[in-house]
Amino acid sequence: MPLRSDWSGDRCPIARSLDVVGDPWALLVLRQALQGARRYEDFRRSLSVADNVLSRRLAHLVEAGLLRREPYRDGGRTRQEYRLTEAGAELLPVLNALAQWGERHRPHADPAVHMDVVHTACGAVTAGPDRCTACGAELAAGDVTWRKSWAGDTALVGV
Amino acid sequence: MPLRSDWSGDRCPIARSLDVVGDPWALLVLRQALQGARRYEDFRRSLSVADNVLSRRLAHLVEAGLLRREPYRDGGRTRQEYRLTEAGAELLPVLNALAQWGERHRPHADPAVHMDVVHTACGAVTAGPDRCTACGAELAAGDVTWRKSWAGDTALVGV
DNA sequence: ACGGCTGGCTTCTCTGGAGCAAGCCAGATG
DNA sequence: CATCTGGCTTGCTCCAGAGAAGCCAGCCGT
Repeated sequence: MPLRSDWSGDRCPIARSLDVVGDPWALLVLRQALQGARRYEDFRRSLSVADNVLSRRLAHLVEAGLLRREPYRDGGRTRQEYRLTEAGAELLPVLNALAQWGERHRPHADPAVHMDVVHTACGAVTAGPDRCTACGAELAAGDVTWRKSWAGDTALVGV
Repeated sequence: MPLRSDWSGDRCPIARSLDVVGDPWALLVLRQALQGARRYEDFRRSLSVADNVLSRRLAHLVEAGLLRREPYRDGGRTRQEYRLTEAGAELLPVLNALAQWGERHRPHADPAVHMDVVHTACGAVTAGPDRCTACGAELAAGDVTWRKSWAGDTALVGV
């Protein structure tokens, strides 16, 4: 009797996806990874997440193939950083769709607070999660900027 | 010290969305609602979900405005059914994106098991979550059919 | 050389939701 | 009158999240 259901073998692809990313922390970690977070501390600080939760989440996402561990040199030591895999980066449409839905249906208390999905090449705000509604180009992680009214724009990083 | 973080006031719209739907059961309930489930028993049977979990989820989704309770006559009794609101139906791009990602990155053990997102009007399989990649039409819930290799197609219902 | 700092974790306690099973209530049905 | 059915609620156990503390390795200032 597991704590949580296992949908990894479900016939519905939505259920199989949710088995991996049907958890707020998983998607928030991926959101940060798309915005350039790589190191444990990057994630911890930007997400205010408890350490045990973060290390478990990272391990799960690595095991699921959405992130990959890469060693890097920190002075005399070898540490690990977490980079998006292609599978991880291709969750961008899911995150964009959530962002666009949230902007529309869960507005912030302060009406000046917004985040737009911008197609970097043409500079237009797009309402489509995977394709620019202005110029029609397909949107991969490297082509998108999240424009935030409360902070600098963030150009997303691909694999 | 809540059990789970509260992102309802977060500046990032992704976090605000996840505050409502960042939970596998919430999205699975909405998936069933799009496929026509309305009554408690519909959800319970199709999701194999525990009763306490289902009743709490339904109550949360009603409170969040993604579902709405409507009375209906069942013989001599008045019962409640759960219908999608516009906000709930507009999560379709999120579910489509998850379905398309799952088809690509979490294939079923049996390679014959697939689910495609079909634009009902033109009959084409679309790779876009919110817009038909074949004819370019925007996809609302009433325009989409989920074609399942293991069962009949399901035409989704709008509000 | 020694104490403190930093990054990346692991371990501890506490609490409440998930999974499961059982119970409950009202109307229909036999 | 008894059973069935739909729509829940209640009780149990167990584990994941929240939060705080601890730990280890290397650099850093004195």
